[in-house]
This record gives sequence, C-alpha cells and structure tokens, in this order.
Amino acid sequence: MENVDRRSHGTAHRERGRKKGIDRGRAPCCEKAAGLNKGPWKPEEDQILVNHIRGFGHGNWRALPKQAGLLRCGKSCRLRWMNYLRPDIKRGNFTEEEEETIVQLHRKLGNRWSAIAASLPGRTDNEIKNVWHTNLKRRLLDPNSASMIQNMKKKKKKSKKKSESSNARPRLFLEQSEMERFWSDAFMSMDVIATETSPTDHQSNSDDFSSSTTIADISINGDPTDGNLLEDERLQVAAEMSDPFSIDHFATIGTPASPNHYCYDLFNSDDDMDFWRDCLAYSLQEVF
DNA sequence: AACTTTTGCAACCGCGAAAAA
DNA sequence: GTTTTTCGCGGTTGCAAAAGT
Repeated sequence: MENVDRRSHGTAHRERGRKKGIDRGRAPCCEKAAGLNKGPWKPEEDQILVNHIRGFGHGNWRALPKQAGLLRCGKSCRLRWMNYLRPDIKRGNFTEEEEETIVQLHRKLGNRWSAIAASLPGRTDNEIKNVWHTNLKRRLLDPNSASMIQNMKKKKKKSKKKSESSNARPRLFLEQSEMERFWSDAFMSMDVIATETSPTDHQSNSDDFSSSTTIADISINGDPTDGNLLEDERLQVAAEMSDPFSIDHFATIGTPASPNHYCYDLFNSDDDMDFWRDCLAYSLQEVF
C-alpha cells in the first residue's frame, strides 16, 4: 500500500505545532518510527498482544505496543484486538437471522456499521461491512440478482465483442406509449397496490434511505448527468426490478398511477437496449 | 494443467469528535 | 480557552484463495 505521501491528521497538526516552536498536548500516537511491522499479523504477535491485554488491559493503545514489546503501532494493535482477537468474537458464517438483522438495520441506519454491530453480539463493524459489500448488498435487491447480474455482465461483454467484430445492431428504443402500457400491465398483473407509499412520501423520508441508492434517489436527487446512469447504478436498478415483494420497490419505481415515471429515462437512455430488455425479461420470468 | 478473473476479507488510511495537557 | 493527541469510524486497498476459461 502506498503511504509515503499520506500523512495522518495528527501528524499534520503536530508538524504545524513544531514549526511554531510549540510542543504542547499529549505525546504523539503512532510516530512513524522505522522498523514497525505492517500487514498481516503473525501468530507470535497475536500471542503477545493477547497475553498483554489479559494481564494489563488496554487502557492506552498508544503505550501498549511498547509495554508489550510489539513492533506495531497502537492503532494496529487496537484493530487487531477489536476485530480478531477479542474473546467474545463470534466465528463462522452469518446466520439467516443475523443477515436479516443487518439488512433491516442498514435500511434504517445506513452505513453506520458500528451502530449495526451493536445489535449483533460478537460481530464486528468491519465484518458486517465486509458481509454487506460482498453478499447482502446484492441479495437485498433480489435473491437471484447476484447470479443475474453476473449473467447479464457476461452476456453484455459477449454481445459487445460480437458487435465490435460485425456491424453494430441498430438500437431498440421503446415508444413512450409502449413503455406506459408495459408498466401499467406489469403492475396490474401483480395485483399489488402500492398507494400507501408514494414517491413523494419516499422523498420526504429520504433521510431514512440516505445511503441506499434507489431508482428514486438516482432520478430525483443524484444524477448530475440527468438520466445517464453509471454501469453499477443500472445493474442495481435492474436488480431492484426483480424484487417486487418489497414495498420499497414500488415506492422507488413508482405507483400504478405513474408506473413509468422513473423508468422511462432508463430504458430510453442512450445505451444498450438489448441489455435492458434482457434484464427485464429475466425479472418478469422470475416474477410472473 | 495453466492461466486469468473474481471474490472474500484483514488491514490500512484519513477524518471528525472527544479527551487530555 | 487553546492546542494537540487519542479513539473510533467508515471507506478503501491489496493479496490469497476460489472459480472460471
């Protein structure tokens, strides 16, 4: 990792103080002393840290490595203990219940991992954050979306290659009326009324959803390019569309009264329409 | 079997708030 | 009251292992 030019917040403060001839306050935390170990911890280091904390506790992380005889900075020791060595850390895969809790809390709290971790005894914020980014983010959108997105990406890649080698196919755009009909049919046949949560309601409660990007967020709040979504955003939208059993889904896509409000631009953006059609076809196949 | 790409996760970094000198 | 450090947090990175070609 590159850290030559990166200076910690504290170091910058200290240097300014020194330039002025001032050296007040506490001693520095992690002086960039040469010879400090970095990277993965060795079992011997773990043992030393555990033994020391068992014997003396960890009142002062800065002083700890020196007292324990470790060639690590205090910050590194703290992290290792908190995320890995603490005796109350729970090992193994997350249970269904734990994952469900994370999903629920994330919906409420956003990326406040430590707050989420407080409700999951034995799990660390770092671990929860990792699980979220590697698993739940996708699965939240749709249980099948992980594989779907994978397939879509592959398919898109292949078709791109193909179109590069031959003449590119003409783009397919849906007419506005066609689009409107499609969405209203889709919502009707699902036999679900989503009037309780209108897009306006959603907007007014947007704080609750601040960190989860939704179609509404993209359309209303976020996109400076006015409808030209990034690859990841489009994939996310595609995944959202295949999760019709969540009320948020309807709130973010639109209501039966204006079903295509947010989606029209997506489908008519200057991008691969066959890709979108594939996503849609997949969703419908799963849903109906 | 060899090579490439993707995934999972531990550890790092900078920052803001709180605490200490 | 001011200055500086410490702590804790969330975002990001890098690498080993697994999966895919």
